[in-house]
Amino acid sequence: MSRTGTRKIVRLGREQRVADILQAARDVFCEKGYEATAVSEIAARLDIVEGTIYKYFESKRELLLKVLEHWYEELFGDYERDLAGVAGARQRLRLLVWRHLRSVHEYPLLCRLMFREVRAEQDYHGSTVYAKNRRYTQFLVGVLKEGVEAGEFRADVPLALLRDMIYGGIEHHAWNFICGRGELDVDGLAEQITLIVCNGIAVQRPAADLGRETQRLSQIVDRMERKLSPRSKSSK
Amino acid sequence: MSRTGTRKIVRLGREQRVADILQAARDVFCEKGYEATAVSEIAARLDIVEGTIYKYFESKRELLLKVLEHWYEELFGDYERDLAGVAGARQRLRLLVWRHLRSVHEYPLLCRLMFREVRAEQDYHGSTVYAKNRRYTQFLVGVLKEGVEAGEFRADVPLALLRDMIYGGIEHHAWNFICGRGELDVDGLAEQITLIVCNGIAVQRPAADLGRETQRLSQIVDRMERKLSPRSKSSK
DNA sequence: GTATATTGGTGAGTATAACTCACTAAAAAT
DNA sequence: ATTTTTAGTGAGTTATACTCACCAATATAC
Repeated sequence: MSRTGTRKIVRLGREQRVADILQAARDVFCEKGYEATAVSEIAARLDIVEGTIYKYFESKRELLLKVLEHWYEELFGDYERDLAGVAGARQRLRLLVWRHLRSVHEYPLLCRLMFREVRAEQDYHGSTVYAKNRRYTQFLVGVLKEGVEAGEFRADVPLALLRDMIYGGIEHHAWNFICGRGELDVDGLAEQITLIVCNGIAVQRPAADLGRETQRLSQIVDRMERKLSPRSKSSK
Repeated sequence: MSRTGTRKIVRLGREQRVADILQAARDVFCEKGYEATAVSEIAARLDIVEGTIYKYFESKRELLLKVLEHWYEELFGDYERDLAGVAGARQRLRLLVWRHLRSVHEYPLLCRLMFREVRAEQDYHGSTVYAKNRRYTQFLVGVLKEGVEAGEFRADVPLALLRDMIYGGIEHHAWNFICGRGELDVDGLAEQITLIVCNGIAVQRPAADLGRETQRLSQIVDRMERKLSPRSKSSK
């Protein structure tokens, strides 16, 4: 409450001030959402004036993008390390799905900003956040590609579409949780998504056809058996 | 250009005026996006004043929601009719995916409004557009359910997740097109999505094994049959 | 045909928030 | 001690969603 009366003006170095603004902005953006955030409130939390923020950031929007950039940097840390410990395309796929879900579970508010405010705007395409996000999703495409090369996955699947179905599906499914309604079953979902993606939902038709063939064979065998041993009345 | 000098004031009935405003709003929202649209511009196109719009709509946002509501009404028309002509869960699924993609292809700007401005906001949940959207996606869930009951689809798949992967996937994949970059291959995508959803991406190991075993059985039976009835040359 | 009620439409406001800029003062360089 | 650099200020400007007291065209009552 140092806004009353004469305030002590604190002068910080550029780096420190920028870091402080980013942190305060992240807090307020998460609490109120982008639109509902007033730049003046970010300033108030740091006990500075609105104009100071515009000394370091061109616009409210640039500030948002920088906040998200910093967050992405945090996320990348141990992706490669985690992946290195898991073998088999299917298991590696599940790990990535699981990690993504876990990030959503841990940072729903930042995800909301990313999905809602950043990714949907014109200026996203070509931004630094865009580049970082591509790098992030490339992990998944890489794993899928490995799977194809190893013969675990079909080669005729368009990987970009698959990527979109996974990330888009998670986003859609998690939206309620992100908006503060309901829970998010990270483990269960990771399992189910992996299952759907790998095995599909169709009852195995070829197997069913094989079933018919087996039936045909059984009937023939039965007929043959009856001919060979007319005394027995064996039937199914 | 009737904004200069003395204007002829045109008085319309409530219904007509509301319809006109909705149409003009739809145009401007599509052209400029929601944020960038000034209510005064919508008014200008109808040669009326801003306040008139607020006589019929409480806020800019309500206007947006009403615009989208009307659009949804247009879309519903022949969904049931189209579906009635197609049999088999898989084909019906593909039809719905295809129809959805076609809507995106035809109305990218309205989709953009729906995805970006409407669905992501707090007030969406519980709105009329929300209800209409649920009704829309229920077609898909219904088809999936039919497929499960008919034994075409596995029964252990969470349908809501599947629905989200399909709609979320399409949305993600179409986003570039929606933003005016690149094309959208409606037919190809419908085919591929149906394929992934139904068959997954894993190479069918179990089926292959059964196939080999059945083949072995077939050969034995054929050999035995030839021994029993040496005159006939029946074989597959 | 005139008076009255109803309602479509106006335009001058208000409020808020992003962004600007001329300026001040603290620190650093000379 | 003087000059230069730069962190920070606060009073603007602008844009736009939204309000409201009032006006006027049409329908209704007499």
